[in-house]
Amino acid sequence: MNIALTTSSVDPVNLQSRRIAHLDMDAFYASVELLRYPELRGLPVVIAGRDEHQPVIQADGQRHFFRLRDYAGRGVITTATYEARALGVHSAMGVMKAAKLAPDAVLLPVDFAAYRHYSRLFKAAVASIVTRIEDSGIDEIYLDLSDLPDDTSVLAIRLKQAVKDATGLSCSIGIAPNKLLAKICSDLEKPDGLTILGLSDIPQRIWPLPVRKINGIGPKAASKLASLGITTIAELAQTELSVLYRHFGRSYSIWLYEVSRGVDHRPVIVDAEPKSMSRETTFERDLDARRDRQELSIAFTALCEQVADDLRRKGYAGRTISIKLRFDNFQTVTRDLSLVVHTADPIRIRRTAGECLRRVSLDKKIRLLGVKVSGLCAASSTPTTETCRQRELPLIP
DNA sequence: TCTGGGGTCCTAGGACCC
DNA sequence: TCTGGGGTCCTAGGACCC
Repeated sequence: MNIALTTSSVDPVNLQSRRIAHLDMDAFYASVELLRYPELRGLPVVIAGRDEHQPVIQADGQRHFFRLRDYAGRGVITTATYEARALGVHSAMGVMKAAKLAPDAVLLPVDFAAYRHYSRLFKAAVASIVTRIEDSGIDEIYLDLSDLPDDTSVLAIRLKQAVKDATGLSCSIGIAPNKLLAKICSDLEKPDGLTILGLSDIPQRIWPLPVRKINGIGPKAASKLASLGITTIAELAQTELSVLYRHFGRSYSIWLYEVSRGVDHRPVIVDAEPKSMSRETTFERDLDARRDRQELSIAFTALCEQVADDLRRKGYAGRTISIKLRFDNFQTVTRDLSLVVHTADPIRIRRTAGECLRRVSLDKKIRLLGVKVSGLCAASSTPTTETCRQRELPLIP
């Protein structure tokens, strides 16, 4: 285990401040696959695509794995083991590009059911120790440890062990006075890392990092900052707010100014409700609205049925129906329509989505089609619009 | 043979109401 | 016959995250 205690004090997290942990599973999908196929340990392995490329048992009883070079078609890398990352392969990279970098890397299809299973296991293990947990995707959570009496590093080691015992998987934990810093921290000593730091560690540990390490600074903002000569968090922290105002919106400027100084007051949200549910699909080949009308229509209806099914299984209904199209030139358009009453009915969703679709001119070939339902409320006791509106009233601080 | 799928949040203009 | 401002909802698009 890599443990980095970056201050000399016994417990670096100040008593008056919060104590927030970010727990992140290491190369989660790939690690779950390695539990299943331990013979792949130490090899470059990537997870990409669906059903095809399932390992096959050969006549001699040996298991045959597909290689990245066997892949043909659209798709991106979902996860790569650290060995594959060493070859330059990263998640979100096009599979074809990855195949050029690491043609011999083992290719495995995505198995979300398995990952969700292990996700539930590790979250349950953590929940047996800490109650204030915020879900932040399938493989990471935030924890509010402020009210616990335990020593920070003792607690962290206990959490890591509980996750390991429940799943056989390792995770990395960052603990800091807020979510922003905890998130940066959990990434510093990956894999199997533990990093604890306080506000006084910011200049030494945080400022040298590239701005891109800040959760919320993406490729666009980073390149804009780079054009201003700002590449590290230190350089961002040294930039006058008035300079940021000239290049970014008001609220984003203030946010940049604060995060560069390690300021983040967001609470750990324990009971978040979903805001939307959606399904989308990228076609194997770009479809023509006229010539492939039948195929498009079938896919469109299937997406509506899937969203409706998701809503019903999880007990929600929504009143804003949206569609999304991506054309062959990657241009993306959306249309939406709000209903008076909430619905989870596939027919109604299909009809409304169809009305949205009529507002799009379909002169280019279609690459992607998606359907989304938002403005959700709990479907229990078939609520009226009025009861849902009440639920949506803003919280008074 | 570039570029998945499921999300959240923000911005911004116009409608509409008070 | 001009001049508002605040607030909310609707719609479209975009950045960003895992």
